[in-house]
Order: sequence, then structure tokens, then C-alpha cells
Amino acid sequence: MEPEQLRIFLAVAEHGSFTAAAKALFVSHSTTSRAVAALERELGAPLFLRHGRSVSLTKAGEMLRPEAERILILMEEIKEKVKNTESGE
Amino acid sequence: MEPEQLRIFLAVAEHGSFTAAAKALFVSHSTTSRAVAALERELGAPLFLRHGRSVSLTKAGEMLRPEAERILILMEEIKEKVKNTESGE
DNA sequence: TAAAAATACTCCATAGGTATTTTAT
DNA sequence: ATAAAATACCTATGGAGTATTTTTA
Repeated sequence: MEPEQLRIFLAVAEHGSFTAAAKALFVSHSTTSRAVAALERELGAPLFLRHGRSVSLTKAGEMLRPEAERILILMEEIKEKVKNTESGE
Repeated sequence: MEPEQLRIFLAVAEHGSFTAAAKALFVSHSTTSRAVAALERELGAPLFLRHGRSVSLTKAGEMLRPEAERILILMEEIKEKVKNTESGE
């Protein structure tokens, strides 16, 4: 479960499309496709329902979505916190 | 800030040594050395003080330690939570 | 001078892009 | 027939190990 995979997952969820997410993130469509596939493999559950034209979240995907946001925000906060430490001792 | 880097950071903190952490994690010493260096680069702050024989946390490192634990635990919890979703819909 | 960390070098795995195939409407 | 996702293929980048150098107590 890499942060980058979570970012891609969120973009696909937001856009309802692997292709649209790819455009938004300036990566190829195969990158979004594979990132989500890897996540699904790791979590042992499909995250999206693919219905030809569009894509929607499964139960597992809905479960993951807010948590993914939370974890990415948390990581940013930690990063800032550590960055702003008067370095040294 | 990859989870694997955080795991290595925690191992080094725990063992007070890059070499000991490497042994504990079954990776080479250069792997622990580089993982921490990459984290320090990204966070813009040294995480360890190197005093020849041993190694200790800087202020920034002390700041990071509990947060790193927290984030790794959180990720595990999320993983379990999603895994245990009755898959589909 | 001896231990531990940093680094140079090399190799291999894998991430990512392009192009193609598959799928679904 | 068309639009989107999956996938096969290829390449290049980066991650990891080994061996060497540097550091410091």
C-alpha cells in the first residue's frame, strides 16, 4: 500500500474513470490501471466496479476512500511537523 | 516518505545502529543507510546523530518516531478493515 | 586500528509508457 | 462501432547487494 497508489485510487474515485484520473495526474492510463490493480491484489478485494463506460466504488472501495485521504493528510502533517523542527541537537 | 523507509527508520532507532537494523531486517547495511538518507533528504532534517560507534535520534528523529509508528499501525488497520469487507456490491 | 557509516559500482527488478487487445454498450 | 480498461511488450530508472572508502572513538 504505497502512498502513490492511494493518490491514484483517490483520483480514479473522484473522476469515476481510470482514463480521466490518468489525465488529471499526468500519467498514462496504464499506470492508473496497474496501480489500482496492485492495490486490489494486496487488499484482496476489488475496489471498483467496471461497467464499460464508467467506474464506481465497491463496498471495499467506499471503505478505503476516506481512510486513504486520512492517511495522506496525516503523512503531510507529519512531514511538515518534522520539517519545522529546529534541526539538530 | 515510503512505508518501507519508516520501517527502516524505526529499526535503526530501536537498535541504535544501521548495521544492527540491517541484520534485524535481513537487508544489507547500505539499504538501511540509504533509506534513512533519503528520508532525511525529503524531510530536510537529519534524523540521527552519528557518533562513530552508535547512533541516536535528533529532535526531528524523536518527533518522527511515534508518528512513524502511528502511520504504520494505521495502514495495517486500514488494510485489515478493507480486507474484511464483504467484497462486491 | 577497529567498528560502523557512507559511497561507488554493478546488476537486476520493476515502474512506466506505447501500442494492442479485450470488453461492454 | 466506440470508448474505456486490461494487458503485452519494451525500455530506462532506481533499488539492492558487494566491495571499498571514510570517519571517529
